[in-house]
Amino acid sequence: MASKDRILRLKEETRINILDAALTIAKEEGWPALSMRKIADKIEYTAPIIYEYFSNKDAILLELTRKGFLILAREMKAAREKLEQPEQQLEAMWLAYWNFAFAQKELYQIMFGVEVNCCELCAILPEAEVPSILIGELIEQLMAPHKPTEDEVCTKYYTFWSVVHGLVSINIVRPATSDEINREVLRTTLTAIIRSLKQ
Amino acid sequence: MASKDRILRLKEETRINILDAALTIAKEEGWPALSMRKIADKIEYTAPIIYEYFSNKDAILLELTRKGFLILAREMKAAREKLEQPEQQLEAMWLAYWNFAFAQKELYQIMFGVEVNCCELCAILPEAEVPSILIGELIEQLMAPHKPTEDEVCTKYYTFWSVVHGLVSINIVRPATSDEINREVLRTTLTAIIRSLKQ
DNA sequence: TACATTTGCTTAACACTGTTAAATAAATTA
DNA sequence: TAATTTATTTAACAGTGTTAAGCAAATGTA
Repeated sequence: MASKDRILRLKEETRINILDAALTIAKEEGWPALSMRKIADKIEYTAPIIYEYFSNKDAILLELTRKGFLILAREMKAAREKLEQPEQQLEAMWLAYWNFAFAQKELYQIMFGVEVNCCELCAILPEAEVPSILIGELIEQLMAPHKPTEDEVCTKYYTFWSVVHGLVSINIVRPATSDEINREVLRTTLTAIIRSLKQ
Repeated sequence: MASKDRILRLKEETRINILDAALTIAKEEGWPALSMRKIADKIEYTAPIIYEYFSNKDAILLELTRKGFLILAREMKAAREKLEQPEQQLEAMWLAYWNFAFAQKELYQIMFGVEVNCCELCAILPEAEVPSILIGELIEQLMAPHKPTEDEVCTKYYTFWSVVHGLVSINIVRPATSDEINREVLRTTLTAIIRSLKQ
């Protein structure tokens, strides 16, 4: 029956509408203002309907988090493909991370906010590990001559991430700083760490 | 009347009890689980009483934030006094910041969480600027030979902060990483930035 | 076509949240 | 002792996430 397909398509559409509505509300009023009833209002239904598509509010946030990680991974891969040398690839990927954080500020917040527990997240959301894997590959490649242990690669990854995530957090929280200064701090710090990989 | 004093003392005591109860609940169950009724339960009153001491829930969080900044400033100053050379002072102060973040994890979260807006915070809470002032003084001192502009000092401060705050955030969120690795990343990065101040 | 069943959706409700106003009990003052 | 002020609670409102019951429309079956 073709009508079954149509109904399935409509269902999929409202599912997407729910996710879109949630993200839109977050962009307009921030995550704390997000409520099930507001989402329902936006998709022109009542609140209980949402539970036919998502088991609860957290499931909606988790799905958006997943979407975020997929976008981030895509952009980091795209940045990598544009260049040849691993040093430049590594820098470009972190710049892609940086750009994503501000282009998709709300998604970044639920992906890397302080209330987010990374361990739990990775356990239920394998996509959350992709960015670290992408970066890890390149770190390993650049450190190859020194035959680094897994721990050393991990440490270097955290060094990168702490710098970039810290700079991002500060800028989300305190958008006053000029863009030029940010870019300069970011690039000089990244190149410094990249240099440290090779020696 | 001495009884007036006694009553005032009792009032001050319950005020402190409210703050203590709030922090205790946050430590036990996390900030999202904090509610006015839970605080009231802990101090053996009913919820409306709290509004005679604080205008609302945010005022309680703000007061705890203030307490946090006072403690942080005290510890950073103490770290500074123990050493003579500005390079060592600077490193010791960031280590004090680091230690504070984990010793007072809950306070750190409300002080520097992603949902915190630094600009708004500093406007209503002058204490929030003290740590940046303390560090800024030392950066200026170390960069003195180059006669840095205010912007350059600011940029260096952000570089420091992004590294430390990033590393802290990651560790609050993902406590799996070993303490040794953290310390190593922190110290090497700090010394690298400190070196960059002098050249 | 007539009846039965499933589906889609809403209303009502529960337990919780922050917050305020009214009611009441206790202490103090006149 | 009576009046007044103070301390504290109960009740309520509007909001939250979530669930169960009800209803109405669409669908399947005889």
